[in-house]
Amino acid sequence: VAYSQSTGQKEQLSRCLQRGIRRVQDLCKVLQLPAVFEETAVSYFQRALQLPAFRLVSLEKKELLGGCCVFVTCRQHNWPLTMGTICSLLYAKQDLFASVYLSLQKELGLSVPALSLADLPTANIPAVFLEDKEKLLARTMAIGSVGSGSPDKDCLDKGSPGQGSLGPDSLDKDSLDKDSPDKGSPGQVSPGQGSVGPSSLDKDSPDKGSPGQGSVGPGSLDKDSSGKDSLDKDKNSLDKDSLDNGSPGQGSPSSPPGTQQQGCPWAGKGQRGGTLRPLLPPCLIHPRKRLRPSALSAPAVAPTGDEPILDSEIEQYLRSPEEIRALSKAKAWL
Amino acid sequence: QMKEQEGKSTPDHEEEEDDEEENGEESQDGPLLVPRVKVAEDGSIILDEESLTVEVLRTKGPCVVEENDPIFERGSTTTYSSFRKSFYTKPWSNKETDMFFLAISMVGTDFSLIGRLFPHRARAEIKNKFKREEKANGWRIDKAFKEKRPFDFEFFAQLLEKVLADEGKRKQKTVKSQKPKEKKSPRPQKSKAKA
Amino acid sequence: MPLGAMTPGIPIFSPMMPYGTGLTPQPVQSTNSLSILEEQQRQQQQQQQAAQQSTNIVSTVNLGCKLDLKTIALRARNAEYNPKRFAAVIMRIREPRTTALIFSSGKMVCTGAKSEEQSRLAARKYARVVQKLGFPAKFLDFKIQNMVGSCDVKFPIRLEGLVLTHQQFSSYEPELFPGLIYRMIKPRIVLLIFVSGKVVLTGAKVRAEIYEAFENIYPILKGFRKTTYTANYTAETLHERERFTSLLDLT
DNA sequence: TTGAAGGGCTTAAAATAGGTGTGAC
DNA sequence: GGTCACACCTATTTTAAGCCCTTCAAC
Repeated sequence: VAYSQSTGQKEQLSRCLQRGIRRVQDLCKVLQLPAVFEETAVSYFQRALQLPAFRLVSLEKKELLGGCCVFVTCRQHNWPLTMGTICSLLYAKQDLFASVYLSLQKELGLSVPALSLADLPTANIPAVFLEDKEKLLARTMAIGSVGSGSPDKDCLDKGSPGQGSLGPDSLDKDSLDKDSPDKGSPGQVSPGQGSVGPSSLDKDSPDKGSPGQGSVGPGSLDKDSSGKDSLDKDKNSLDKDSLDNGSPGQGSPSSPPGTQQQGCPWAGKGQRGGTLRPLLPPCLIHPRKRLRPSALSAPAVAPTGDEPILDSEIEQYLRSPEEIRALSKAKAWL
Repeated sequence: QMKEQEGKSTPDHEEEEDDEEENGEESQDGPLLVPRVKVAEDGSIILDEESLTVEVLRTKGPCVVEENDPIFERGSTTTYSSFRKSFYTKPWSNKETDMFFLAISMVGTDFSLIGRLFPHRARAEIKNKFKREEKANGWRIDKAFKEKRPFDFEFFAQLLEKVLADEGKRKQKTVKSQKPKEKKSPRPQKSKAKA
Repeated sequence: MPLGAMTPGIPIFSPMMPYGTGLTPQPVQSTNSLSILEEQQRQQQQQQQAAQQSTNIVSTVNLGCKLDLKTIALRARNAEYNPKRFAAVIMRIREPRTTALIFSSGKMVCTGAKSEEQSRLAARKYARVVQKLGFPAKFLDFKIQNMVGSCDVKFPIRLEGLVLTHQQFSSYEPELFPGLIYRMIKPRIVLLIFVSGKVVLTGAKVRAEIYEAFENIYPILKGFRKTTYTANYTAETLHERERFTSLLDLT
């Protein structure tokens, strides 16, 4: 698996097509899909390759395209194949697969029904599916989390627990353990699994095991831990000044300078020392939340686009020669 | 196969890095989490999609995928999101935020440069911080930008180090005893902030 | 089923925006029956309430001269340049709050403005900055390349229903994105429609396209208004099925 | 063991453009 | 094996709402 990028457009179309079709067929075999699926998927693939939008993409995407065709076919037959499964089989990145899938829909103008058993009329659904639907709905209702929305909404809107929860692993875990009586009996059929599994699938998708995911954290400050002790004292005092006076008080949430902390440079220190608080001016004790509403959002007058531009305004963005010199030196240091 | 993939928790950090190549599977095992994507044996479903009618007739064949299907076993821990690229960004404390504004007043809006002032922060984090502050406290951004300060790397580094160190201390202290508050622990700088 | 097929009168529009040009007058003759006037007024109010906001504008302009990005980055404190990451200088100004990408070719992209005028003014300011930095910058071929707008129709929407009846234009994949992606053909605008009733419109070259697209979509969205909660499930669904039986052929 | 909080990613659009990887020949 | 041509990455904005991850405080 895994070509890489490059259009491969030069390659004989027939060859590309053949190879792709073969992949589609293989994929169908691996998934043990009904023969009809294979035909449909292959035809989709052929149609897609006709389009310049796909003929010109990288081989990597062409490969996923095959998977998308199979995936689309399954969906249209309400076959419980999940993106997670397909991605695993193709070793595809979720994002890439998704983009190819969305563009396939866009280009072929396909209509791909949501993978939802609950939305199907009962008439044509096999008994097993029906049972599951009941369970599904019951479960959904029971879980109830839904703040707003009909059951219908739950199944469809959140029906497909996205971003990661569809992983193959999560399927059995939740569906079986939690709700299915058939837990543990391999022979039993649980149609619902691959499909929607409303919110319940969300929680514990075992992503933890995925390689390279999290960890490490920013805890790698190791590098420059230089000594500079001597300067310490001085720096400390400087530090106080610059932080307490220079910035609007200890990361105070939000409040424009205009309204408060105007002429009270001691604000920061005062607030810190709890006992001093009573001595602070009212504007600090009861800072107004609302503040000059207009000041923030541009001039009230709509610009015409032709206003004269003052040099002074532009100059605030320029560095003086000294600053330039200092910066150059500093950059050289870094 | 299976490309590699960075295991960093922070956005790419400028240079420095040459990502090890490894991790790959690390699974291979887990017999328990076999993704059996079972499906109904049979039944026919007919969907009429705008002239695109498909009919499926499944006879009771074997399950689509047996639980021992090697294909699935292979990627048992690989999920739809295994490859998502998301990085965890440590929240900015008030002090660190103050440092952020100080940095802006010193260098302007060059996030790459600011990023270098914050050893533990990548450019992307700086940019996101900037955008976030712009929305929440736009005036502070303006104020910082207007109040130019001479660019003194040494000074900034010292200050930041101290700020981060204090934070780390405070955290530990809080965990151990409850009395805390603002306290400079006896030992000035040196420790690397957050363990 | 053309876009406006089931839409009653889609009169007005009223950008509630300062720069709004009351475009698309559109005569308001429409369906049939009684209190047409009343109904229309009501609709107008509703649509007006769903005030649009232009949220972002992207424009380009050619400064007409080659630029030394390194110099610009060094001399302007509102610039950033990392040739390793991106081949342009990223410059920001505070008023109008925008960001520009300045390429060595002299081409510039200005983003973030809320109106066409703001975008132009901002672009002129960037040009001035570049001039002050010593380059013979001009201001050629200014053009709005993309406009984004957003609004709120104030009622929840049944995206599942919408995607079924407008398949040819929609893509709704809750697994990938919570919004329904609607590609309107005329005007050629892409809309992101959310269950909440919030809508994002993008891809416009001129403001009128955003308005037109909204006028087109509004009646459609009303048709998929999600009536509050439960009991409606059955009724609504059945109703929906009846209406679109031909498409589903499942009943 | 939870949930909340804080941050980030995903989707659409559009212009800009150098560097890189890679199939094809 | 070298050249050619080209997809695609990088970057910027902005809105929508859902999901994901980490961390830490209440139970």
